[in-house]
Amino acid sequence: MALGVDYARQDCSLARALEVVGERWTLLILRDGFLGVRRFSDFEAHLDISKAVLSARLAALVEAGLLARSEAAGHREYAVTERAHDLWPAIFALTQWGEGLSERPPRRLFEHADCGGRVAPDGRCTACGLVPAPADLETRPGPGADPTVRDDAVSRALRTRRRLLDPLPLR
Amino acid sequence: MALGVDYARQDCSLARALEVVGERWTLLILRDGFLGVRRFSDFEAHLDISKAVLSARLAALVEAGLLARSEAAGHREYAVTERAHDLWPAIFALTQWGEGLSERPPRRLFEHADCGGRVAPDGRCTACGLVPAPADLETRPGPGADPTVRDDAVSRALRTRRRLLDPLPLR
DNA sequence: GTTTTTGGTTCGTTCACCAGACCACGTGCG
DNA sequence: CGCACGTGGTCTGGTGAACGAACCAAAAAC
Repeated sequence: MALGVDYARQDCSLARALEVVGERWTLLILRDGFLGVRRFSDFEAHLDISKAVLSARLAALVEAGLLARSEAAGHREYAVTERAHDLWPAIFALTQWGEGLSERPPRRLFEHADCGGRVAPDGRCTACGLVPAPADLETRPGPGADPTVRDDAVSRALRTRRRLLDPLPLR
Repeated sequence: MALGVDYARQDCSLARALEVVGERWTLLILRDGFLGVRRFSDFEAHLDISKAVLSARLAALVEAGLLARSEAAGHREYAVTERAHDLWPAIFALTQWGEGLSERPPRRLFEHADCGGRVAPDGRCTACGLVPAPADLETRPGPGADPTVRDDAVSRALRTRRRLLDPLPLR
């Protein structure tokens, strides 16, 4: 969070974590990365984020080792790294808490690919009891999703069932 | 996060969550609440946060139903609500991820009060396998804690073993 | 060889955060 | 009673970050 002034003086791991992922947009960018977004223009279209800020955040996340940049044919790609996988439980927990904020049914469901069980808010598969890694999860829109609010290519691609971390089939 | 412009246009629970707890300082204030901090001046001393921002954050958290304000003898108190308890897994997950950012051993340990087992990064008690609620946790400084960085009353009180949510014995 | 796509940078404005000054209210104390 | 002090703020001016819009360079497409 801009590590403004005082976070550094906290002897606290939460403050350390927030120095890395606490800035505006950072967690949303990483979540999109888990959902399979890879390209600058796709992050931009899906998040409605200013290019300048997106550029800065991507650079910071690469610097922090949470995204890996690669040059593909004609463009760059940013993929979440192995190291970022450890952050998934925190992102998932926060997302599930966000689901609870409204009365609506869940906007997005996560299921354990191996056994098909739904993943509970604590990250555990309700069918087999395990806590699946992000690569073992599939996601699809839940009954509370509202397909009318957004109509970018990423949002459309996410209306089908997708395996986490798999690049989205865009263009 | 100031719900600046575009978070509202996201059909996404993570964005909803960040609208409530994504602003700078908010999660640190809530964590302090779980640790037993209750009074304006104690939050202020422990976090080195500007009074204006602390005032705004406390009001927003009361508004969101995550803190409850009460008038005690000669002062006000802010206690984390039942509703905020649901946020503990997310705070804990982020904290544990922050621990992993450095090579040092953990700065703070969490133990299951009922059975004495250590709580793993996924929130589960390593002894009994349950996921204890915050009220069933005890915390104490870990081997990686650095008692020299801060010397306010809250930091001193947190050097002993404490039950979460219990008000800190200050003054 | 011109246009389009991609991934940016630059610019001026707006807005949040900052430290520090100030303040209203209640309590304690001489 | 009168005044300092503790508590929990608000107000102000300055600074830095985020914003939208415009511009741009390299590479690919046509």
